[in-house]
Amino acid sequence: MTAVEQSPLVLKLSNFVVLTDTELNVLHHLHRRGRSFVAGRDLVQQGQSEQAAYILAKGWVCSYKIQPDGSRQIIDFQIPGDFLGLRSVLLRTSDHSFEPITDIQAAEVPAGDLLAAFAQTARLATAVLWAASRDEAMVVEHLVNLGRRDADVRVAHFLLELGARLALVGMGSKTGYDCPLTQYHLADALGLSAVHVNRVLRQLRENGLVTFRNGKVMFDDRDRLVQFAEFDPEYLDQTGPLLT
Amino acid sequence: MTAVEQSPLVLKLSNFVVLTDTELNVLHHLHRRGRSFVAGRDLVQQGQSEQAAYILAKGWVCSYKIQPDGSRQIIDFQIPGDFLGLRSVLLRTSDHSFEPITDIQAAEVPAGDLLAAFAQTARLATAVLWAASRDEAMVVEHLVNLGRRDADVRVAHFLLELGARLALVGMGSKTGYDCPLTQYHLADALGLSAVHVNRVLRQLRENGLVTFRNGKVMFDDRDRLVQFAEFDPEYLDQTGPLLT
DNA sequence: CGTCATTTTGACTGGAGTCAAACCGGGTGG
DNA sequence: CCACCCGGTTTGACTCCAGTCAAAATGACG
Repeated sequence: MTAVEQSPLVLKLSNFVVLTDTELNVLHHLHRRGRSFVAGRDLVQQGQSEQAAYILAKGWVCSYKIQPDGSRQIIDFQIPGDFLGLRSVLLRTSDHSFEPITDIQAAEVPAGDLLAAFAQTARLATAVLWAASRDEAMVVEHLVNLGRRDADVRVAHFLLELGARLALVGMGSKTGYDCPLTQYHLADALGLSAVHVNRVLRQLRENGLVTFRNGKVMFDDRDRLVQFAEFDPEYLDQTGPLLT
Repeated sequence: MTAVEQSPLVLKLSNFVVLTDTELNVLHHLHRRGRSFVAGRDLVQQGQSEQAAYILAKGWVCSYKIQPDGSRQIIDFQIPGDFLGLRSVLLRTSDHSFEPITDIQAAEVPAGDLLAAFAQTARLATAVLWAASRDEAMVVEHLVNLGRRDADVRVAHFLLELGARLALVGMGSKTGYDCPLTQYHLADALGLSAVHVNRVLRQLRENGLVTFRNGKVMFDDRDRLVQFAEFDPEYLDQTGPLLT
């Protein structure tokens, strides 16, 4: 019926839970307060505590921490359908910053609205918590990536994970996806230097595994790439008790 | 009155929230089902889903993931007062394994009991969620550690963080703490080889910063160590809306 | 056409891994 | 009581992955 059903969040949650009209209405209500932000200017400053979360509708964001020496570690990327600052709202803490990578559109969700929505439909609360738990599993996987994988496998794994996430909201397929990240973004996320990221990308490309170029990621040989990256999407699948 | 007040969990939560008799009673109730496990044998296998969480009362545990190539990445260490598998209970997923590092004692908390306790006192639920959010902040900091710090700073930072956590449950001070970890544990947690961990520890010791030996960690010059490690305990402080 | 961000490439360096061998302390069994 | 073993620690020699520095190439944009 309405455009809500096209919203990335609805698409994403639909992978876990069958949403009824009630929940769709509540979600529609949450999307009420649309806002826009331009690329580059931080959304929430490190350390600051916010009383509202955002549901990302369009564009890409990253969350990161700056080190005293000026280097940056990207914790995670947010793509359409993801929450921004959900934890800050629920738990009144925000220990990192958000930077829009592209111009973005997001729905602002005051803490009160969110809690009210959860109170209205427990199923929605469950679905959102699942999404949050998946985000956390991704942070853990990211940690494993940094701690125990070489640069080439690390990059490959990252590109596959991103593809899987995008596919959930209809923005990617088995063959590839659009990706506005620069090689600096990859470097900051993967704990590598931009120069080395470039070398690794070249190597992956020349080996016919994956091509990262002109804002597009193309899986040239996805099966071999999955094998090379030791990519096991289990931690993303979340086929929980599928509420019907 | 009872021994509950000595429980590490109570000690820890007391840092965030003033607990009333009601909450102390509920906590006491949760501690009812004491169980013991021996060092080395896994508590929960990777991938398995559990219907109970544990409150660690005595001993140390680590949570980790094994890579296809056999190497291991330790996600986090659990010390007395920490929950084990809290997320698995709330969200029905468990994507990593737990290994007792020492013999341990823990209280088994069935999912139902936990949810009932939360329903009884929202303040307790809030306190526990705070603790969980702190754990998550630590995982994020761990990620930054792996991604952006050299081995020496990484090790120093880790030892300081551990000390701060132990201090919260009365098991450590500004001068040092007892620590049953081997250098292999440090290596698996910090994404280093055991050999290199050893070299770094020697260097830190010879520089008069910190000594890791015979199951003890001694801060030889804590101020300089804090500075060297760029350790900012803000993410641990969690001085939230201090419910009274 | 110039500017700026981003990508690409090369040469060199250094931090951390690997391999290998001692060493040490505490159990344990002959 | 001593020899042995075993997990953990320590040290050295060598290798190599990834960082740094520097410069050129590319490309979007005003």
